[in-house]
Amino acid sequence: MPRQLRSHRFYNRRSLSQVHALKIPSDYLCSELGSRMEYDFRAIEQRWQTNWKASEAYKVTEDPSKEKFYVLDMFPYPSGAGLHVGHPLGYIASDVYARYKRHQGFNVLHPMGYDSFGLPAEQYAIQTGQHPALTTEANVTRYREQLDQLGFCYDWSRQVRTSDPAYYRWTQWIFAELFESWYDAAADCAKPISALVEMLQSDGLETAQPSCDGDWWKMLPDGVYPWDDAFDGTLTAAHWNACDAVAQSHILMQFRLAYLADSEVNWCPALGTVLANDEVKDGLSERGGHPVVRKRMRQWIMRISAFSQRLIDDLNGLDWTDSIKEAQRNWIGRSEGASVHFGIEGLPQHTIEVFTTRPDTIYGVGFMVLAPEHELVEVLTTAEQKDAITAYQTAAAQKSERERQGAGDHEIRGCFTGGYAVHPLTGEKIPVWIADYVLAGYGTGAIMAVPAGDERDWKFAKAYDLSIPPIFEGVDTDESVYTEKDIALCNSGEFDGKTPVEAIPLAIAYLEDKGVGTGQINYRLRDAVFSRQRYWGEPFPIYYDGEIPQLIRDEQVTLPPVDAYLPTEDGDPPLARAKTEDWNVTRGDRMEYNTMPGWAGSSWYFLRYLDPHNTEEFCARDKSDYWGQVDLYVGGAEHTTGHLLYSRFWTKFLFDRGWIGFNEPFKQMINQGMILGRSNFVYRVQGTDQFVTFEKRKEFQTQRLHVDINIVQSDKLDVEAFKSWRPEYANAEFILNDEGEYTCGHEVEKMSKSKFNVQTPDDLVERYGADTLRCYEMFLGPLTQHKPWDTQGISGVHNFLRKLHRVFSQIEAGSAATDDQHRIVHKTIKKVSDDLDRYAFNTVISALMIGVNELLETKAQNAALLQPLAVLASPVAPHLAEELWELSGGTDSVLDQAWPTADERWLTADEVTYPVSFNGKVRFQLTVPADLDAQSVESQVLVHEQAQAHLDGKTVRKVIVVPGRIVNIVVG
RNA sequence: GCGGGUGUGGUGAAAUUGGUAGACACGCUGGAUUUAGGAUCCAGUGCCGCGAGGCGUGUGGGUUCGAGUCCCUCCACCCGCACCA
Repeated sequence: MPRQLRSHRFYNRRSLSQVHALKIPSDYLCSELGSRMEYDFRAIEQRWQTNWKASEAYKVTEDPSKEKFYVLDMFPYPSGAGLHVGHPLGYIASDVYARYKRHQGFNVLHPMGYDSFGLPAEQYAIQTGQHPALTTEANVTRYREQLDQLGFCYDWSRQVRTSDPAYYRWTQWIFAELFESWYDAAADCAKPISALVEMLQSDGLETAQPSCDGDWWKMLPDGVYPWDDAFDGTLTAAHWNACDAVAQSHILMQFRLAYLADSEVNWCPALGTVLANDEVKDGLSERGGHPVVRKRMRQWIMRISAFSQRLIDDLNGLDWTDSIKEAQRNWIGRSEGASVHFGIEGLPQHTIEVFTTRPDTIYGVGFMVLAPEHELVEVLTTAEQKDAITAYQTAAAQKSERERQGAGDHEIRGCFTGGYAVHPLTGEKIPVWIADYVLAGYGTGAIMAVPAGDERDWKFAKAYDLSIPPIFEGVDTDESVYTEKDIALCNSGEFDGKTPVEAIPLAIAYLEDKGVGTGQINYRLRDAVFSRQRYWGEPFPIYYDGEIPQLIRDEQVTLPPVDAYLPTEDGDPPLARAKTEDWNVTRGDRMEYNTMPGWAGSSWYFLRYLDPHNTEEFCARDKSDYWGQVDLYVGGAEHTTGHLLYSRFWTKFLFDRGWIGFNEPFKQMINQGMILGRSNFVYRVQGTDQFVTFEKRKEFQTQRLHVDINIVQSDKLDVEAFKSWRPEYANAEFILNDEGEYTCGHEVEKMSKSKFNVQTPDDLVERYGADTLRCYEMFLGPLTQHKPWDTQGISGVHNFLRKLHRVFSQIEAGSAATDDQHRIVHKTIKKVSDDLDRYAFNTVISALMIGVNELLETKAQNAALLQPLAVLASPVAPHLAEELWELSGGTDSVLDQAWPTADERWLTADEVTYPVSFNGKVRFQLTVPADLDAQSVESQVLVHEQAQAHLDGKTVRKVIVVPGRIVNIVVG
């Protein structure tokens, strides 16, 4: 064959007609492509995909006669780059499992959609002026093509897109319902706000226990309420009834589950928007890695903190990995302790409230530390310290979160306020400091510092020469800190002689008794900021009368067109650019200009799939009652902590309000590992056009450069292709190895365009077919593990499918099946079923390979014998399975054929071969009838001539026969 | 620092309850066939050794007739959280 044709075939095998055009001898074609006996994957895949589409093979409806099974993929954000081979891994696994469940007779719901609001489309819009909806549309089309060619069994009639107004209408509805709800902490349940209003009218806050900020009345704008400065939050019915409508709406705002508040937010100047805590990593934005600073802004906020305890407790019933559950617990961050009030010297009207997990150490308080932003800093600071404190505060405020956290190196910084607190038990004066190590966002933003028992307090005391009251028996805390809880306390009044473990409950009771503290449980989980200053997100169904937000419930608010996707000159969000006539709805003084965050639409999409076309409700109750929870959720483990937290929160809310009948969204979850790319490198001799082979690179000063993996085969560079790859390499010269080849270096890294190691599924489907790619991705290794992509291995899997096809092509009418062949088939049925049940997809492929190899060896030709194999192959290779089903005389589609069961009769062999070991070392094999009892096996083994040889001159101390497994003889 | 996880051939890996470690593939070596091969078929392939045999699942120890698997010690790497009171 001419060289030109070979390379042509390698890079993209084309259709028959194109090959004809290159004048190939016809006998060559027969062996390669033409014969009926060959596995023509292109024809097969195209044919069955067309059939499935025509018969709506994957459309499902509620069917009470069948048990349901809901298999869900984490829906993708349709990015411009398209899919690489790593993306479909989870989709293939869930598809395999969905098909398996369908064969088992379940009514399987397996939907797909797009998380189509988001930053990249908006960034692109800012650069090009193109509306994000257009970019999104193009990307969705591309994704769909790529997904379709892999033969997934999605019911596309249920597709959702978060940016579709028909979808986000219901995201807006859920927001509206959250706005119209409060959390009854007494009943541990979300309830309609009207119920709270009734309680306020009759009893004020005496009976109602709404979850809210501890100082909720301090958030109210000045002067709207009918009480004076001494008001301490005890709202009576008289108070409430005396309020006018404006005051009442301000008060209710403090209790709503979606509420508007001024709060410190993570502001990212580069992105021009606020971010949720889980969108910030190490003080940088997760997307883009831009610096994040604290800023006070009026924002919509979700009261997720009200659900903290339930979000922890309900993890117990979920079949998720420990690490994901642990990440959830970690994020919620529950800690038990006490809240303690310290007086302030000379200011009897103020107290400093602190949270501590170690109330037992209260006699060891050496000083107090407040966060620099703490509201009492101002009143505590003395005239002499004023300048120092102000300077410190300013410096702290100007630092980014990243600098503030010291990016890991915890430098000791602080400043004395000049003020003193009063110890609630001893009445002693305690100096009050401010420091970065006390965080405004956790607890009360203030701590009682016990240097003897806390590492940071101790270091701080040492750095600023503060007193370290000794409170542990026999420990010199001047020398080192003692953080264990196993030693007796001293100098601690009533707790003397007790260990901290014993003293903690006593201390809480004692503080409560003295009226200076209470037992308290604290959570790290903050309420979630729900406003984004972006264009490409859900608009709020909100307008403003003055400062009072009002819901729009009778009409959907859709995204208005804008002239640019940037903030206004006044710094308002992009929606402020929309002119009145651009909005489909305008009310009041102005519309809400913020949009919802990315997680809004993705927090409930799994519910919309259940009833995707409903225009009356987000999801009809009878639909959600039938389909229920997601039985199996498959997706990556990266970036899921927030998604899971928010989805669980919304699910619990919808459950509390009675719209769905379950309070956790995802029963079981599997996290697929990442597929890593294998990059190749060339070595340029510095300052030249010479490239040296991997073996000789050490002899030169070289520069390592990524090279496109498509022009490298088995680490050997196609040097001609390299020259034409990029213009700057046109004159490249090569220093080859001793075999006259150029070897590339390699490394396993994340797949990325810039590393030229991206393998797209498209190329592989073109060359080997979808079934091969599906099987290969499953064969690569355990689903949950990270693994490097290696294209070379794919030929083995492709060969397997060809052999599988060959077995079925050799079916002869009238040929009989042997016992051995039955054993092969049933052994395979058992292994494949067991492995699918435990999601061991890689060994499913191995088992099928073994079965096919053995059947080929034994020349199996009986159709009835082979038919179950077509069903076994159906989850992993659905196109080929249809073809095989047909070849073996099956009618209809293979999709709904019952999963075969392994017959015990064929799983037990007549004979058993025992490995016989001496002191644990296997020396020979002995085959005996399978039903021979252990005693007889032992005697047969001992008289065996080989055994005699090994026993020569030694004593048999013990013989262990493990029936069906092994014989071990202990000799001495 | 805390939490979770992983260490097995040249490579991806298998061994589900403690029972022949390396299945199944890739790669490699040799052979057959072929005008040709990146096609197909056959054989071999953990390491050392001609062989008998010895050694071998990150390290060191323990339990056991028997340990990749159970217990303890240490090491390395990956992921998550991290000044959380």
